[in-house]
Amino acid sequence: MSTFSEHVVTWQRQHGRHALPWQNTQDPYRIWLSEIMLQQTQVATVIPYYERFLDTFPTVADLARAPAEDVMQLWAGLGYYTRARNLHACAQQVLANWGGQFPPTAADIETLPGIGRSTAAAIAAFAYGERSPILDGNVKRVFARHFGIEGDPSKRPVELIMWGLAGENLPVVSSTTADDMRSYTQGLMDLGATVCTRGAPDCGRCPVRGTCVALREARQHDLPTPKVRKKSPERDTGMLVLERDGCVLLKMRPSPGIWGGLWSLPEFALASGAEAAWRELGVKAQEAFELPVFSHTFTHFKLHVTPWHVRVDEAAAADGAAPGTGLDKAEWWWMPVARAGDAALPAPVKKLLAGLFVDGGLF
DNA sequence: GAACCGTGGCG
DNA sequence: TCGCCAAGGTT
Repeated sequence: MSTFSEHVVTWQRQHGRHALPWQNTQDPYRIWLSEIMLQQTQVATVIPYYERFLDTFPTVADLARAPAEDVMQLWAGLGYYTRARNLHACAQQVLANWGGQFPPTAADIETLPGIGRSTAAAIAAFAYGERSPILDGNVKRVFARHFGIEGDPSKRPVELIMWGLAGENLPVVSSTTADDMRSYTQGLMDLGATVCTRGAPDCGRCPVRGTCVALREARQHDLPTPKVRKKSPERDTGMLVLERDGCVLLKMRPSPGIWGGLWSLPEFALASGAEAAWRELGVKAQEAFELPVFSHTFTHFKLHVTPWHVRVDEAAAADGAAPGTGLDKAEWWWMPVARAGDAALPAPVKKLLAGLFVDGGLF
């Protein structure tokens, strides 16, 4: 009679994923980078970001010494920008406090910024073969079904039960190798990602179907218990696309906050109007167009944006009242339109500018 | 404990 | 179009 973990380990070696860019390495830096990028983010989305990141910052020291702006630029579009700031801070701590080597245990890894219990365990398992349990979205779904756990897994009591299961079902101490821990940890993730999926679990291919409560009771589609969602609020805002001499005015977003650390378009309250907004910036408009409203859905609210495209009067700029001259260099940037593709901009803003300046054309 | 933090893919 | 949510962590 094989245990849960033995089935998972054997299955992973035969049927799991083995060719992802962050596999087949035991370099903690590469593993850590992948784990941070993969937080709440799907594999296919991460891959190109991961490759670009490693090309630019091959080692943790390269990342630690890089300007924050470069890190944000490479992260732009991936979302959850606190991850990027923590990533940078973490690299600097590894250099300053750990001699450039990642800490040797999950407990020590967890003291670093942006790394919680599950991510620390995953890094320690993949890099060192440490026997430490993970509990991510995939594992919660597998456990909820296999052990028949009721209740929203994001709620504390249910999560505690699952952490208990995660610890109890690790490969046994006496006969577990470092490589068993790598295969087991990867196997849990692979199981959730490729077999025990949310919509269409493929129970016929599951290595632990023989002991699965949900399968036995035909409750695969009732577990895990879905979380009750409040309907998200909606907000409206205006954005200015101020264009002067092939450049667009951007403002640094405060962090923490939505899009913190990214460059975005200046916003204004729709109630006060667009004209008041550009006047406040010391700008005289030559032409101004209201553009179609576009919407962007975040996890917890929906944003409706009314953009205004404003061409700034060059004459006004020449007579000493140049727009933007009184603006703080750290917070404001006249960005050449051609750089919109590369700069650290939120995805919807990048999309708006791309549509506005097709082929670098102005208006 | 609950709110907050992005984006893209999917049915 | 719309709701759901994916290798979670921080405040």
